[in-house]
Amino acid sequence: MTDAPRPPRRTEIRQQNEMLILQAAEKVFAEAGFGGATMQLIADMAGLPKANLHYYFPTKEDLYRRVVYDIFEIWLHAADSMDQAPGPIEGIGAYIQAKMEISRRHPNGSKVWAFEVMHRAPVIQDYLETTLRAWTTGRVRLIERWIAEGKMAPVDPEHLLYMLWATTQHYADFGHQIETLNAGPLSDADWQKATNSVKTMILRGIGAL
Amino acid sequence: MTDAPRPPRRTEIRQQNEMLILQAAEKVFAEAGFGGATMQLIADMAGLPKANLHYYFPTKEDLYRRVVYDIFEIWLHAADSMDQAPGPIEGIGAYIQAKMEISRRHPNGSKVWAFEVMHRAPVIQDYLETTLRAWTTGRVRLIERWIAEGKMAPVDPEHLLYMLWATTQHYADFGHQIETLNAGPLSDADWQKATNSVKTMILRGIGAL
DNA sequence: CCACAGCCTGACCAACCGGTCAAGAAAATT
DNA sequence: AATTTTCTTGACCGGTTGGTCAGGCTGTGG
Repeated sequence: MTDAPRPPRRTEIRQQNEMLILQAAEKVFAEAGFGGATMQLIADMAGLPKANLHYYFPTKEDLYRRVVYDIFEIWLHAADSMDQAPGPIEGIGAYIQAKMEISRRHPNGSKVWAFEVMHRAPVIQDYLETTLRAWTTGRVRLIERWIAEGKMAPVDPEHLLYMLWATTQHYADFGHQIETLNAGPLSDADWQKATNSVKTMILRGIGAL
Repeated sequence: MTDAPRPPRRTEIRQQNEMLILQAAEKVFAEAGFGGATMQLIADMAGLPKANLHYYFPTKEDLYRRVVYDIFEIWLHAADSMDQAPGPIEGIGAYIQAKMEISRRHPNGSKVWAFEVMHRAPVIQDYLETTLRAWTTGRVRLIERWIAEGKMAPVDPEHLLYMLWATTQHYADFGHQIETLNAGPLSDADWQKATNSVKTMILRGIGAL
């Protein structure tokens, strides 16, 4: 039955090296974009010879694709916190919390995503049209239900989602600008303050407080 | 007296060609980033031979720098609408309005700015530390005054500014994602709706409504 | 011990990049 | 009309890029 064209066994070596490469690639792609990134730089950062990269990822585009897909997975999982919440205070509050934590821990991933979308999404256009659209319409219905139940003001659900994405991802994508204005990296307390500010302003903005 | 190193006279030809090049460059830099953009592509889009670009802009970096500076100017002028306002409803409302219009009319400029900041601002770092910081502290004081006068809730002024930037620029930087979810470009009515949504949510979020 | 699949890599290549330059065309100035 | 400045451009160059490949290395199962 398993006569597929030789599925390469997932050896430990393979797994570890792929991870090394993907981590380095995420950083380089985030800092230089697809066109500005070079396989040599990724190789150096991963501590491997360039030819080794092409052994695991045949082309630069294959590598980039994997990085973008991995990020997309993280985005989607963050949405779970929004479901199964009794109302917007818990649901949207938890979603903001989750997305702010992702912005803090995966800033490079967020940047690669931003870069990809600004490029008119050559790699993940189909995902936008299928997975993301389905996700969006689902949450729009959830928000509409909350509105109908009088748990929040009658805001436009789509624009609320855009606002949630924009504000939370801003702390990753424009982290450098924020750090410059802050005269240094954000501390734990700074992140806490940022998260609370976003939560308070948005929850009050939608009339949930 | 005017024995500076030959200030090149602003001929009509020069002015027009520089504009052509800058427009093409803004688009290409926005869509491909600095590293991904090529002088040849910009030249083709401007309808000029590549060597001609180097006549007006000696290096790729010079051209990029000009594009970024021009955008920065637009950003700053948008801030004027915030000053000389009696309170947050007029001031911040007008600022949102102005920034949404910029997002609509200069989406490529916004993307180049985003790209530059994500790159840790190699070109405009000094501007961030001087001009932008000065601008920011000024507006922070303005917001603090409004809070002290009881015209809005005691929100953190810096994070309010980040929210304003994030939400308004999102419609430019992530325009492709929004258009995909919207199943087509935003109409006049769509933009009106978006602007009103952002205004309403933020103004209510800061307790000004 | 062998066999063999997976892993590694220095050397190499065609294509493309930003940038140069010299020679001339077109305008502007006198 | 003469002259000087500005503008235009095809051809070219050194350097870098993504990608290839042959040959060697390594670990594991028999």
